[in-house]
Amino acid sequence: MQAIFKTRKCCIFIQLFQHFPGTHTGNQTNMKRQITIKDIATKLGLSTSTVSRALKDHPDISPKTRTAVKELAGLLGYRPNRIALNLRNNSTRTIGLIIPEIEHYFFSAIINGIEEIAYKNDYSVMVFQSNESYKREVINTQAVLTNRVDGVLVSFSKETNDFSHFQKLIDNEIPVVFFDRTTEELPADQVVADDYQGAFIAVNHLIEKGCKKIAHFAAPQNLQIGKSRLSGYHDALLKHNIPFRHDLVHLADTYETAKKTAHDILRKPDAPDGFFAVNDMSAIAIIKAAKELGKRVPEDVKVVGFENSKSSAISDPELTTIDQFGFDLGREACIMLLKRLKEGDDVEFKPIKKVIKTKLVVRSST
Amino acid sequence: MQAIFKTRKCCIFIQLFQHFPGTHTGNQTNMKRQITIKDIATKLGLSTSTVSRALKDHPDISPKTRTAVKELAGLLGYRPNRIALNLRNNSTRTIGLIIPEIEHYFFSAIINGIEEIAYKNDYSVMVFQSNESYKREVINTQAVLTNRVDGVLVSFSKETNDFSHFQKLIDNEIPVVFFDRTTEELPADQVVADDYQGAFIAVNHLIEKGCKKIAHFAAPQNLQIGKSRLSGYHDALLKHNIPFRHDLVHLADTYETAKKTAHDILRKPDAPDGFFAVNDMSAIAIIKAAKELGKRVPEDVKVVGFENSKSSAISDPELTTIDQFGFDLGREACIMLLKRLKEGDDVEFKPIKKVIKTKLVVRSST
DNA sequence: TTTTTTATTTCAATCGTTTGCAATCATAAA
DNA sequence: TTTATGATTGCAAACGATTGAAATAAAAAA
Repeated sequence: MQAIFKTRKCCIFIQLFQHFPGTHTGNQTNMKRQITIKDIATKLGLSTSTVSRALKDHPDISPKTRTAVKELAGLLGYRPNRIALNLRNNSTRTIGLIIPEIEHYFFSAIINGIEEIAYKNDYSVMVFQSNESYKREVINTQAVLTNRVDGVLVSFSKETNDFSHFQKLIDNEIPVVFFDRTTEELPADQVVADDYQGAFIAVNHLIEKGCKKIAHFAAPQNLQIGKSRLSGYHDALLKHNIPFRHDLVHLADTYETAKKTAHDILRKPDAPDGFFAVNDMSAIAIIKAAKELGKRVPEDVKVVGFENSKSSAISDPELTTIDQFGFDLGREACIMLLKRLKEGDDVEFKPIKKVIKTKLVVRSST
Repeated sequence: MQAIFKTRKCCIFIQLFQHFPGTHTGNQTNMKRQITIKDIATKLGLSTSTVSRALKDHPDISPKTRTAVKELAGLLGYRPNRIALNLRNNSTRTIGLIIPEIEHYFFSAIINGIEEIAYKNDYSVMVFQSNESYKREVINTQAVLTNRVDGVLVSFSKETNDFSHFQKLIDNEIPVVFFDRTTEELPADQVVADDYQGAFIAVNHLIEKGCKKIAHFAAPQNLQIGKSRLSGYHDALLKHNIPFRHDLVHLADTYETAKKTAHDILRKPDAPDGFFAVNDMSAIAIIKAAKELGKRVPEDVKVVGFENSKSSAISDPELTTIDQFGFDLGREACIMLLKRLKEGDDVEFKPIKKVIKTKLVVRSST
C-alpha cells in the first residue's frame, strides 16, 4: 500500500508538473546555450586561450588559474563543443557502417562487435542500411561522405556489382574496411569468415553422417560468400569421390525461396537426403518443408545451416550449423579500421585480408 | 563446372592484384584535402561570400558568376563541409538512438522505422546500445551530449529505475522521445504499443479457445510494459470471471528463464493449459519445454506470445502472437522527434503520448 | 638602477561556411 | 557633368576551440 501511495504522490506531482511545464523549463532559458570556454574566460577575466590551456593542464598556466578555471568549468558543467573540435581537427571520431539489414541476427551480432571496439576507443557509430538495394547503398556512401566520418565499414548489398561508389570513398582518403560481403576489386582491407572451410566441414559432416545425395542452397554468385561456400561444398564432395552435380545446387538464400524450392525438390522420388544451406533461415525452411511432407529430420533428411543464429537454437529439431562468429568478425573489422585511422597516410597502403575461422556446431538436425 | 573455372580465374587475378596494390592508390595523394569554397573563390578570383551565395542561388549574384561557380564546383566535386555547417548552425542533423539491444527483432524493426523517417528528412542516426545496463546507459547519454545530436530517441534498459540522466538531456534542451520502454516521471514525449490491449486480446483469445488455467510469463514490473501487460492479463481473466492467481504469474522474459520456468510448471500435476508470454522468445521456450515433456501444442497447452517476430513464424507449431508493429512504432517516434526539432523552443512544451494499436496474429499454437 | 631571464598571459590566425553591411561599378536620371 | 539608383561583389565577424608567437609582468642577475 505504501508503494501505491508513493506512486500516487508521484502522479500528482506529474500532473501538477504537466500543467506548469514552463516553471520547470523556465529557469532553463539561461541554460539554452551550451556554456563555452569564452563564458569561463569572461567570468574569470581571462582569455580563451588561457582557459583552454588550463583545462588541458598546459605547463605554462599557473596553478592558481588552473584550479580556478577547472573549478568554474566543473561548476558550470562545461563540456567542450565536439563540433568545434571536429572542425579544427578535421575529424569527427565517428565511423560509418553500411550494412544490408540490421534485422538479420548475423549483422546485429557484427554491430555488437563493432560497437564494443568503437566504444572502447571513444568512437561513435553511424548506421546506414542499404536494405539490399544498390541504389540506396550509393546514397549511403554519399551520406557517409557528407557526414565526414573518419572511416567506413561496409558489407555491401546483394545487388551490388559495381564498386565505384566505394572507390569514391577511397579517393576521398577515407579508410574503408569490408567485412563478410567483400570484393577483391578494390584496394581495401577485408575481414571475412572462412566460408570455404565452413562449407567444407559442413558438407563433410553430412557425408560422414551417411548422406549420399546432398543438395546445396546457395547465395547469389556475385557475392564472394556465395562462391566460397559453393566451392567448399564442391571440394568436400570431391574429397569423398562424390560427383558434383549442377542440378543439386539451387539459388535460395531466403526463408521463402528456400521453403518453396525445398518443397519442389523433396516431393520428387529421388530427393536428396542431405542439405547444406547458405544460411540458417534457408536451413530452417528446409526442415519445415521436410516436416510438412512427412519426412523426418534427421532420419530421412539431414540439414546443416550457416550462421549459428538465435533461430538455429530454437528450431525443431535444433539446427546443426556453422558458427560464423559475427561478434568477433565485427570486432576485427573495427580494430582494423581504427588501426588505419591511427597510421594515417604516411604508410604505404597494402590491403590486408583477415580470415576468421568458422566452427561446426552439431545439433539434432543431422 | 564452368562456374568453378570462373572462380579459379578470379583467384588468380586476386593474387596478382594483391602484389601491386600501390599502383592503384599512387595517384591519389594530390586529392588529400577536400576542396572548399575558398578553392573555388581563388580559382575564379572571387570572394568566398560570392561563391557561397552563387551556390545557393542568391538573387544578388549575376548569372555569369553563378554559372561559372557552379560549373567549377561540379568539376572539382565540391561538397560543402558538414562540420563547418554544424558549427555555424549549431545543429548536426543527427539523432541519437539509445536502445537496449539491437539483436532483438523488435528493436531492429524499430530501427528500420526510425531510419526510414530520418533518411527521408536528411537526418542521420547514431546508435548507442545499453546492453540492458544502467551504467552503460548513463554513459550513452553523455556520449549523446558530446556528439551534439539534435535529438534523442530512447528505450531504456531493464535495470533503469532512476531517470536523472535523461533529465540532464532535457535540461540541455535536447528533445527526447521515449518509445516502448517509457516512463511518466519525465516531461517527455512517448510512443508505446497498446500493451494493455494486446495482453487483453491475447488472454481473451486463450480463454475463448477453451483454456481454463492460464499462466503469465511477465517482464520486470519496473518497466511500464511489464505492468501494462500484466494488467491486461488480469482484466481479461476478470472479464470471464476467472479469478486472478498470483502463483500463475512468473518473471520470465528471456528464452532461458522461460524454458526453465515452463519445465518446472508443466511437470506438476495441475499444470496450466494456457500461457501468455510477455515476448515471443519466452513463448517459444514454453512450446519447446512442453514438447520436451511430451505435451502437445496446441492440444494440451496453448501459447500466445507478444512481438510477432521472425521467430514466431518459424517456430513449430507456428506461434500465435500479438503484433507490436515495431516498424510503425519507430516511425512514429521519429516523426514526433522531428516535429519537436522543427518547432524549437518557442512553443510551450506539453508532452504527448502516442499509443500504437496492437493486433492478434493467430497461428497454430492456439 | 638597468638589463636579462623566466613565468604567465594574451593576440591573432585557423578550421569552412554564412550573412549583414559596406563598397564598388555601371547605368540612368537630373 | 553630377547625382541618384540598382546591380554585384567584397569585408569582416561569427560559430568554439586550439596553438605558435608576441606581450606583459614579475623576479633575478648585473
